[in-house]
Amino acid sequence: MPDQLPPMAPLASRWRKLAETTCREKSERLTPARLAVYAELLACTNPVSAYELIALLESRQNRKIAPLTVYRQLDFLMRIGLVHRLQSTHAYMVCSHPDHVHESQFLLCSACGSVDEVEANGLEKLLTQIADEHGFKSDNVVVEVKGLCIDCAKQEQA
Amino acid sequence: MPDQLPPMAPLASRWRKLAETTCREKSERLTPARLAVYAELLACTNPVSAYELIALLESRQNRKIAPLTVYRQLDFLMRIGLVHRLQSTHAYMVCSHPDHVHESQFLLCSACGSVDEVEANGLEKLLTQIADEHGFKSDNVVVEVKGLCIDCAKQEQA
DNA sequence: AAAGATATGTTATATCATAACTATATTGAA
DNA sequence: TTCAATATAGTTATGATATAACATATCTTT
Repeated sequence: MPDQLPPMAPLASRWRKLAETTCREKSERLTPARLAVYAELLACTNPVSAYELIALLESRQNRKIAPLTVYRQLDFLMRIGLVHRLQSTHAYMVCSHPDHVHESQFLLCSACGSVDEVEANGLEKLLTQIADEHGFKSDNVVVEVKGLCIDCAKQEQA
Repeated sequence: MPDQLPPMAPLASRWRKLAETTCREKSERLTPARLAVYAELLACTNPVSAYELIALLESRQNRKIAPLTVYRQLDFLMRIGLVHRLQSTHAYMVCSHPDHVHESQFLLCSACGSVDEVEANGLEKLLTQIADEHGFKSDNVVVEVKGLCIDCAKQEQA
């Protein structure tokens, strides 16, 4: 266990505004606890598991936090589109372009753990088409590509 | 708990042969325990969780089986390509066209729980292309579409 | 039959997630 | 403004998924 984390620095205004706007639009409440979870995720370079996130929050706030509480806040943040959950790794990350509704596709690097959220319109269209061909009424699509990110791929070559 | 399951009927020869051939090709051992897991999965119409599978096997064989044992057998069956794991539901299912190597895409019905394994070559190509554009060296792709299967979609209309 | 490799069994535990209930805070109507 | 309704957060317990470490058994090769 590292030293206790310092209190979270104020959230960069871009993100704070985004959270506020999103909540206002959807008539949802942006509570301090929810904002804290969002801020903590923003401070993570890579996706983190729920329990890693709990540990970070506990260290930051110097108190115990029940998993359920954080899971609920994560569910909330996902519901309003500020956070994504990776199915393959059970990890959570902030949405990198939450300014518009979108299906997300992820490139997960198995070497450094970084995850790139990409948007590919053609992909959505194609997936819809495939579903249609099977009479399937698509609701939600999970696309997660595992492999090596550009940096790790270069390093491997060397 | 329902009545104890009867011993597993002999595996239809098509599947048995497939398992045998696959193992022979890869110099892997097809043990009775592995075959039993494969047969049990074949008997399931829908994907099952590991623990559901364990319960089925235990009932069938009238003895306790440790989770780890079954997990290892599932890992084996996935490694040789006879079984798939669904990331979204943590469920296991037999591969429906294991005669050739392929990336799989799944259509998961949230109403009846059925899962359709589809192949879409265009999709793989497109995903590779998207990865390439990001300098990402793709290894493995997870595509899982949730929604309503053709039957459940019809029922909903009515 | 012995040696090495592979598979299985046993026990314990790590990791991920939610149920049921209580308490607190916020909102909205009288 | 106070009450009731709703939404959020906290508490305790437990369910669900998966693996670690080590012992035993089985198969393969010699």
